Amino acid sequence: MVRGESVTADPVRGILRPSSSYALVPSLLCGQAFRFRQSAGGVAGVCGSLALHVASAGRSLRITLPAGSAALAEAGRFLGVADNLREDAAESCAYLCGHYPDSAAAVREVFAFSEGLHLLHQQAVETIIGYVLSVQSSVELVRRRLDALAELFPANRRLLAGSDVFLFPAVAELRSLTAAEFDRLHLGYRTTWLRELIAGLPEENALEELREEHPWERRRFFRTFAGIGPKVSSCIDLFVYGNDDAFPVDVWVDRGLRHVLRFSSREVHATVGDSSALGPHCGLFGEYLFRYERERSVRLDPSCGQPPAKPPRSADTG
DNA sequence: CGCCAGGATCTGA
DNA sequence: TCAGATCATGGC
Repeated sequence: MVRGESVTADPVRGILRPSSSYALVPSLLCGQAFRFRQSAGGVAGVCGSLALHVASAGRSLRITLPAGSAALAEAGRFLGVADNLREDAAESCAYLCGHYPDSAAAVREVFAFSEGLHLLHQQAVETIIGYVLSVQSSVELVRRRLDALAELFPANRRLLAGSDVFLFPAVAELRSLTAAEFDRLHLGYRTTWLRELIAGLPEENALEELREEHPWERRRFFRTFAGIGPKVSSCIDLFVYGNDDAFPVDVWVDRGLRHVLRFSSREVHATVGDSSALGPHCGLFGEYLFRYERERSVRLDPSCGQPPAKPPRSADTG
């Protein structure tokens, strides 16, 4: 919509007031939104057609959008400022402590570690593609892949907080990519997944309509794409459609379930595809567990310690 | 060179 | 149904 001459226009600025305390930096740096990073006293990045810079201002959030951007409300929805995080987290924590009393102390530590960490409401196309490209890849690598994909469309360049960012292309734009461009992305076996996904993905408005479906219907739909298995479909349901009962199990959450809830391999496996044993809002717990386990590994392993052991059976809260 | 990264899929029993 | 092998690529 922005045609060329907006370069001289001013960025859009505003203040958002979250309904409960908002832990800004961790929420955006823990890998929820791949293309966000720390920047100039806050956090900046792109998710889909939304580019924004966020900084804490007391109990409020100071928002900056590129010139010509849509209303501030879109940023508020993305950040989940209206979610009642405190109640949801308390409910999840209480459930888990009640059902796993031997792990209650460890569970409380996980929640305390990420207090104020909201779940983002991410835009569909970039998030779906991001998680398909995340298979057997690091978060940093996924971010670079999404950047490379976005930069194939120079018209989507915007100026944000003094640097260039690229909005993520729409489905219609993605369908114009050539085979040579796909090859140049060096995605390995994920190239086929991406090509077929772009070819078969509904347009943005149809993806929005899936919001009205039951979670299992969405799951059944996305699982029809090659490359979308139980973990990726759970991520889509959690991060795009805001179903905080979805519980993606990756290598970090796998370790976390063993450490914190003392799950066996059998119990971890049973959790994939059926998170009912973890109670309401367990997706929030899952995200906290992901972050907790990942940070814990970094603290334990400054190069002299052992890497996260394959059979992680001993858990010390130290 | 070997192992890991927000797994998914195929295969053989 | 289900553990095990295989799948490309980049980082360290």
